[in-house]
Amino acid sequence: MIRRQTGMTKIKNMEEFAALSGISRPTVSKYFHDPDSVRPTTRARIEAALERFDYRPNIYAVNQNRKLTKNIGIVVPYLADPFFAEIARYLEQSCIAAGYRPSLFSSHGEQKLENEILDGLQSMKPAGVLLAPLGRVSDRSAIEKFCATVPTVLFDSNLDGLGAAFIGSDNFSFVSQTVEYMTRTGEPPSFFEMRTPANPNANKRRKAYVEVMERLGFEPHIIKVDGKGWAFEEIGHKGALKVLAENELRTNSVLCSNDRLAIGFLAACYEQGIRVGRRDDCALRLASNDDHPFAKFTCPSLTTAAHDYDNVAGRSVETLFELIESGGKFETRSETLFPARLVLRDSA
Amino acid sequence: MIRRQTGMTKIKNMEEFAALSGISRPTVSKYFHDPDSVRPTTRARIEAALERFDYRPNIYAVNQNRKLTKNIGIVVPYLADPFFAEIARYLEQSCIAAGYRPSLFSSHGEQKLENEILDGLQSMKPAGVLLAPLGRVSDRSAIEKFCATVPTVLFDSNLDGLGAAFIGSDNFSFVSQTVEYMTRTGEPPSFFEMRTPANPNANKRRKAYVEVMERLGFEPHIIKVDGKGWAFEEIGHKGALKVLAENELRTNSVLCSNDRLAIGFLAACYEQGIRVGRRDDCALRLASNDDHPFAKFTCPSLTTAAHDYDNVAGRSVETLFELIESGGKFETRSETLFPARLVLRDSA
DNA sequence: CCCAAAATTTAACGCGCGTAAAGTTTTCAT
DNA sequence: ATGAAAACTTTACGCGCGTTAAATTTTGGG
Repeated sequence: MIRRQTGMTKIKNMEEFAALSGISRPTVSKYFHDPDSVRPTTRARIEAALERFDYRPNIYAVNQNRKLTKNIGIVVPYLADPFFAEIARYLEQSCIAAGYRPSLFSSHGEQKLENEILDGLQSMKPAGVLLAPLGRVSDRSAIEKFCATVPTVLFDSNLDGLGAAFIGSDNFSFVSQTVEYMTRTGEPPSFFEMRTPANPNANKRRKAYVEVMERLGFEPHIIKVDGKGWAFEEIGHKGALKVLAENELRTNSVLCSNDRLAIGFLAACYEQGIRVGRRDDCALRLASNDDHPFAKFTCPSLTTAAHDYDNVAGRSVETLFELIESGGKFETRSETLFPARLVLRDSA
Repeated sequence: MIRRQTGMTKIKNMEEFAALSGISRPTVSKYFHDPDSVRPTTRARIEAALERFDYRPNIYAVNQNRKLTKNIGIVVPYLADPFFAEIARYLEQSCIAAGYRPSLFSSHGEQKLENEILDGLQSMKPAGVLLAPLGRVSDRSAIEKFCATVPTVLFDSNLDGLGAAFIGSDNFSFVSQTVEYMTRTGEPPSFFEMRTPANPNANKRRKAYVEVMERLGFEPHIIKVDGKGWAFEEIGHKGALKVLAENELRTNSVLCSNDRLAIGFLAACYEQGIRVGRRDDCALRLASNDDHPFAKFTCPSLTTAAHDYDNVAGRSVETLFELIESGGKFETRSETLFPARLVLRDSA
């Protein structure tokens, strides 16, 4: 329990606090910038005063002069997707641990909002930004301009050449593991995806699917369903109902581009009385990609390829910190991809 | 498409921009404060200059002097819960539409984090804060202190007497509708909940359940499952497995305290081969509360009582704006509750 | 065309803090 | 004890903008 002089002397500024602590203002200023930059005895006196009085530097006055603030922007495309919420959580905490002030933003799937967020971010003079762009929907030139001004690390979705670095998951690793597993233990899967996916990862997954299937000597079979926006479950659900009604499947095996589509697919199967799983009494096997936080609780639980959350998030912040320390520029843009981990559950 | 003088004259401050636009700085300052406060002709000249040059006031310098900023803090207990992500989205957009700058924070279920967020929020001098507190886990005195300094409207979870107002859902309305529906169309439900719920709404729901059951002439039957934290699906899943194994149910009917527990419960039923629904071939009926964004895609889809999202969120921001305009204080603290809407799906 | 009201300009101060320069005190190895 | 390095104090300026007061210009109704 920390004792604080309550009510008494309301400290207005650093001048006052310095006087009360018996240290000159420039030294106090130095202390707040880096507590280790002052002599241990003076540090102790300042911290003693800090316990007696409730003072903290005015962040606006502090940031006014500093060319670069301690702010870090975190932008995700769709926060209502628990996947991004989880990643954002990790990123936030890493930033705080490193002494930065993270600000979280969600583009909510809209280009206009993404642009506005980047716009607002610029006037925050952030030390750096962690950006998971919308992807296909993104305004490439707007992001390019932004990256020219603000040190930016892209994650999750790559936009060729934009940002100082990209950290994400190796989509080929996702799909190759799921396809290989499914073909090894049963029939080769069809690939189930949105016709015009918002996310560039989707395209890479489709290509990987085709490549792996051909390498294994199977004919790829891609099912594209209509729908736009970020209501993937709804799209997957409707699309699956259509696929099931029109009997579009060539085998008893389906690989969804991502877990949220799969959740919709599973709901459709359940409604239609189609039992999904790898057991003998099941009519269909369904696997997917991402390891969505809810994938464990679908019916049946979802066999999927998991992102290496920790490494993607961890490396993203590490890279941003390096970028900041390098003065905001890297000599070459690097792309780091982490492989997936196959998570076997009941659906396939 | 807006033309902008690219690269050319980098405007450093309002002084420079004022000179370039041919208007004096105080007038320009006035314009940025309220575009309607200047003569239409001068407004036009400023806006013409704004299109030619890329200038925006330094937010730190702006906020330094103003006692109150245009910032609004939005704090939710757990952003990885899509329910809060959706509400936060609505709140954010309402704030932006009203000319404020929202900042979103998640306590991630931890008291320490909630306190740190409030701490950081204070130094942001926000015009107001929309706070959905952790509930039982919250540090009441910390929040009390915070509310004394910053105009705060509580939503979702009430803490008696704290904040200038509370806006939430009427838990009695939720439970009475689900219980009445279930008893009317089948056997009276047991109530399934966590032993020590984090959220105060849970307690109100339990009480409402008891009251409604007794009024209808049935004996209440409450099942409490172990587990703490915010991994509700996991807790519901484990708890349900135990309940099913030990045959703790007295009827074929269960009401879950909230949808995330129900999602776990449904997963357990599926694993155990217990068919859930209102059809004759089903062994169990399950209903719940909240209308979680995924409730439509569970297997079977979840019958649940829906929050009046729009009204709760809408009234929350309205109330906050009123509070801000009233100078940060209301004469009396109001509590506004919106009733639920019963959503009939397949699970009950 | 005239005049009062309204809007704008000019000039200047303040906000809270970063930071630099010059002078003073403390520290610590010799 | 001594001297230089390190840390601190004093003084002062600058950051970009809010804001005020007095002087000036513009506006619009009669």
